Amino acid sequence: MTETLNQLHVWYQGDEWCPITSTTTLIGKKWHPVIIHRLLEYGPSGFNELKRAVDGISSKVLSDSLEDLESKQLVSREIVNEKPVRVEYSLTKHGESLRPVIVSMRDWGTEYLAPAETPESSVV
Amino acid sequence: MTETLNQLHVWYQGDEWCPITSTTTLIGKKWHPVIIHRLLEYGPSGFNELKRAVDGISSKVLSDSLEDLESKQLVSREIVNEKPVRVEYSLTKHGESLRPVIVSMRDWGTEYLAPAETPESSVV
DNA sequence: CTGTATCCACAACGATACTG
DNA sequence: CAGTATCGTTGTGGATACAG
Repeated sequence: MTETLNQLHVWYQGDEWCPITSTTTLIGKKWHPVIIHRLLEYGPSGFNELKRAVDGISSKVLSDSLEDLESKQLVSREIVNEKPVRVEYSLTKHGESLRPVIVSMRDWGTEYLAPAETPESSVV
Repeated sequence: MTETLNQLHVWYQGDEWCPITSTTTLIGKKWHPVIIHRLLEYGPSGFNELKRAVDGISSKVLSDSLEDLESKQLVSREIVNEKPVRVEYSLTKHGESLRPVIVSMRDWGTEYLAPAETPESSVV
């Protein structure tokens, strides 16, 4: 069996464990998929770098989201000692493993939800 | 280009359109993926059938969710004239097209989030 | 059987301002 | 640069009761 996320497999529907509910509990918050996608495509990024990339998110919500993702072991946070201080966010191995999920979401959106004019569509 | 969902491709991040945000806006509510998965795997179902299958959901929330999915053209609702009255919910073509997304969520959950004991895990 | 009507609780999101 | 502190608004879900 593959290794599972530590202590994070506790989501049930009623009595029974459900893989889909488990997944949405982890990445079902508004900005999570977009943040993960950015980290998948561009690699480790700093806070403001992410904030610029994830268009429209506020500092607070980005901070909250990253904290949540870190607590779920999908993202890791490393403080780089430069000046000024840099903090680098990157995907953990488990975070990386989400690639098929995020990609399928992106592809479906691209195929079925694209605006008619199709301008410079940005996938963050 | 593939046909897109009518008037439903309006989700942007800030200025720019984002496929992932668009997708999560459609299926990002708590029970949506589970409901869609059930319809994908078992085909058209009645209200109480769904309620039993989606363990833990209340009548109100199921009703709300189905209404939302219908408004987004992912689920269709048909009244079957029997007695007592039956209502049948099924996926539209667009709803069906979500299969890769839902399946990837299920598979990821199964691989990385399964309980250690792995009892009778139900994917609805 | 298939819902609706209320009403409540709380989580999530967001704007703004401020800090080391 | 990388956040935190506040505070308010809205969204989402859930419990319970009732109805055609």
